[in-house]
Amino acid sequence: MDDQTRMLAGLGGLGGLSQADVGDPDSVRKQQSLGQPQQDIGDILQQIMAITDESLDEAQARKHALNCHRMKPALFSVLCEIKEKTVLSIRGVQEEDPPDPQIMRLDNMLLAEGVSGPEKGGGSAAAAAAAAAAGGSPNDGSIEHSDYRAKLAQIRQIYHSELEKYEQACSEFTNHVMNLLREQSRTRPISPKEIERMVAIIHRKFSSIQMQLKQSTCEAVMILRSRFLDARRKRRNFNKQATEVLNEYFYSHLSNPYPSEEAKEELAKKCGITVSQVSNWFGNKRIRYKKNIGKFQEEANLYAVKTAVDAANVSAQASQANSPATPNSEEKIQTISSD
DNA sequence: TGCTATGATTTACC
DNA sequence: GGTAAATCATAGCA
Repeated sequence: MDDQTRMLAGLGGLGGLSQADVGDPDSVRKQQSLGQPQQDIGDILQQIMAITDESLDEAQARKHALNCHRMKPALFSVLCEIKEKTVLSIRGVQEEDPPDPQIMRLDNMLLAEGVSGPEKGGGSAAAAAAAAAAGGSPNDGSIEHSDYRAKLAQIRQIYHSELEKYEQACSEFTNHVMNLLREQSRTRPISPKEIERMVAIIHRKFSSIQMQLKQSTCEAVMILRSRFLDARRKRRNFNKQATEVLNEYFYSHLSNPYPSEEAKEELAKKCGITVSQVSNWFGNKRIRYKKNIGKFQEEANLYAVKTAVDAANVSAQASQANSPATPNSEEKIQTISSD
C-alpha cells in the first residue's frame, strides 16, 4: 500500500469515503453530481494529485481554489492527525533525550571557575585556590592574583558575548523555520506538534555548537591556570635575613632539626614566607646537610659561635636584671605570697 | 655560558 | 600528613 492510498484509507471516518470511490475519478465525479458530501473530499484529493501535471499558473489558481475550499480545514486536520500518529510511532522514543553528561560536566566546570553563572569576583576563589596549591609567598601573590582575575574576566566576557551571539542566531533561525512552516501549513498539513518537533531538532543542532564553545572556554581556563601556576613556580631566593633566621634555628637544633608547627609558624612570620616554604627549606636543608656534612661544617661552626654569643648576651642581660635592685622571680613569688 | 646553590615538586614510605 | 630522597628549574655568580 503506498502513502497516498494509506492516507486515503485513513479518511474512512470522514463521511464514509471508500478507497474505490477515491481511486476512481469517474466514480468521484458521479458521486459529486449526486451532491454527496464525501464527493467533495474525493474531488479535492483528485485535484491535489493532478496538480503536479499542470502548468505553474494553473497550479497556482488551483492551489488558491483549494485553499479557499470549505472542506480544507477538516481535511488538513485529519491528515495532520494521521501524520502525527505515524511520525510519533517512529520518532517518539528518540525525543526524550536525557541531558548530555558532557555538557553537564562543562557547565559544572565553567560554574566552578566563575566563568558562567553569577559573577563572584572574577573567579577570585579559583585564583586563591591556585595560589594556595602553589604555596606561594603572600607578598608577591597579589600582582599575579589580579592578573589571573583580569584574564579570567576577559575569558568570561568573550564566553558570554559568544553565547549571546549563539542564542541570537538560534532564536533567529528557529523563528525563520517556524514562520516558514506556518506559511507552508497553508498548503500542506503541518501540525503545531510537528513545528515543535522541528524546533527541538534545531535546538539540538545548535547545542552541539554551544558545546564546542564551552569546550574551548574550558581549555582557555585550563591554559590560564597552568600558566598562572607555572609563573608561581618561578623560584626566588629568600633574603639574607630570612636565610640567617632559618640557619640559626637549624644549627641550634642540629640534634633534632624538626621544628614544631608553632615553631614553623614563628619562623615563617620572622622570615616573611609561608609555613610550607619553611617546611621545604628544612626538608632541603636536612637532606643536603646529611649528604655533605663536611661542606656544611664551617657554616655549622659559624652559627654555633653566633648562638653562643647570643646566649651569653642574653644571660648577661638576665644577670643584670636579676641584680639586688630588682628581685628575681623566686623573690617575686615570695613577695607576692607574703602580701 | 657553564657551574653551583637553592627553592619547589614529585614519589615513596611510615 | 609529615618526611626522605630524587629530581626539576631557575637564580646568581665567575
